[in-house]
Amino acid sequence: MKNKIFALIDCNAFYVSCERVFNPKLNNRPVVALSNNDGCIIARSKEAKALGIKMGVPLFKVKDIVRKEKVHVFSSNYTLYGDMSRRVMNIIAEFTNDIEIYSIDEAFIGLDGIPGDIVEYGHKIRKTILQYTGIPVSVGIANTKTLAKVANHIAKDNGSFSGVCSLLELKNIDKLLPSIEVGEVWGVGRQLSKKLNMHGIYNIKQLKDTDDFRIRKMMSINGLKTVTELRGISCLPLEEVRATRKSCCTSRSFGQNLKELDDIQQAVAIFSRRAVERIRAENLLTSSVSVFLRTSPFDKKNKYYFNSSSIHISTPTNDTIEIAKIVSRITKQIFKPGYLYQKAGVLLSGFYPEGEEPIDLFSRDSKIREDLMKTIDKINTRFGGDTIQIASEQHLGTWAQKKDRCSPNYTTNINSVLVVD
DNA sequence: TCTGGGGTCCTAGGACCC
DNA sequence: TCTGGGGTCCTAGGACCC
Repeated sequence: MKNKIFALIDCNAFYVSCERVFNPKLNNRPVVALSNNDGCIIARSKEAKALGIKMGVPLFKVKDIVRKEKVHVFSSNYTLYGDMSRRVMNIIAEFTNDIEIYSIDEAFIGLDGIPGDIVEYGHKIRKTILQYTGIPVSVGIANTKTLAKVANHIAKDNGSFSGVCSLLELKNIDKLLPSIEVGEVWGVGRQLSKKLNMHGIYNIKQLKDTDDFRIRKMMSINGLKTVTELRGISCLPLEEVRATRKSCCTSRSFGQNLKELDDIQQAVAIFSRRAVERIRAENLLTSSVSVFLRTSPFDKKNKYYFNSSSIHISTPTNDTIEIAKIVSRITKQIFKPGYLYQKAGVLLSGFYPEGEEPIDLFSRDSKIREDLMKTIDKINTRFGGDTIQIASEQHLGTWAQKKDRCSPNYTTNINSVLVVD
């Protein structure tokens, strides 16, 4: 059988690149983007990496470097990043129908049957995306998705590849692999790295050459797939159609810790509405609702508390009001007074596609409520996500998240469009 | 003072059944 | 005093990804 060819197209420091497109002064400067609530650093420019700022580090731990080196800091602007992502993916989709959008800034594509020089083709994709969107990407090409990831890592790390690296010729691979740590492999995280290191396996070449039995024992079944892919045998196909989701969670940490049940009830009311709106957009009904609350796991002075509970619904639903009531009931049940709550969340699961749910003998006709939900969704789509709310949300803002350094929505709000002098 | 959010999958262990 | 074996299903926890 002919070998398959995969490419992984991955945007470089995606959130930072999005900010730079609309603010070229940021080019060649250290720039970082923050997680929700301005907590951790989740995207770094090359210059910020060079300053030793690590991925995922809390902002306050690097505040001295940030100040001294004049690092530009951005709150995350998902409206902007989501829209830029859509543009990048649309361009990739013009090159091929064999596309798996893997995350907001990455896509795998199949390159079988592409005529001519495949590396050349990679450069063409890269150039087109840069020209049309301003976003720089790296392209990794190989016979398996896991190797395409490795190739992408090499392309990013090593300037001599000009952003495109192909591992299609096997003799190439073994020269490059000893210099890359096992932790860089897709599917090998912190714990597995530690375990592999303990067994004397430090780089990708060593991992690839370890026998199946040992791999299976140390890394379980998926680890064996990963290693087989490193050997050039494809186990993970391109997943062009997104599988229907199995759960939907909306959770946030609060801008300030909350003590009162009332404040938490408002927050979870919003979370439940947003979660239900998301599954409604996918024509799903939920049969299981859970809520969790917790204090800060980093707070050493106060006692830690975590609790969660779920309720099974015999008639699956996507009715905001019905679910908000259930969420409120669970919240009351798991809330304990006297704690400083830092985060809460609502998780929906046990989905049925609309029309395929089991019918409850005693359920009442809910056509009116269905129409109400459709109308609310229409209004919220047109006038903004939170236009129609449920009364329990109240929006008193006691838990509003921090978002002090957010850029404008350049591409989605007419008032924020750049003006050229 | 300040530490993200949203997913998936696997495994181990307990409950339960015959 | 002696106390099976094999199966399924569910859940919690841990690992991974971006």
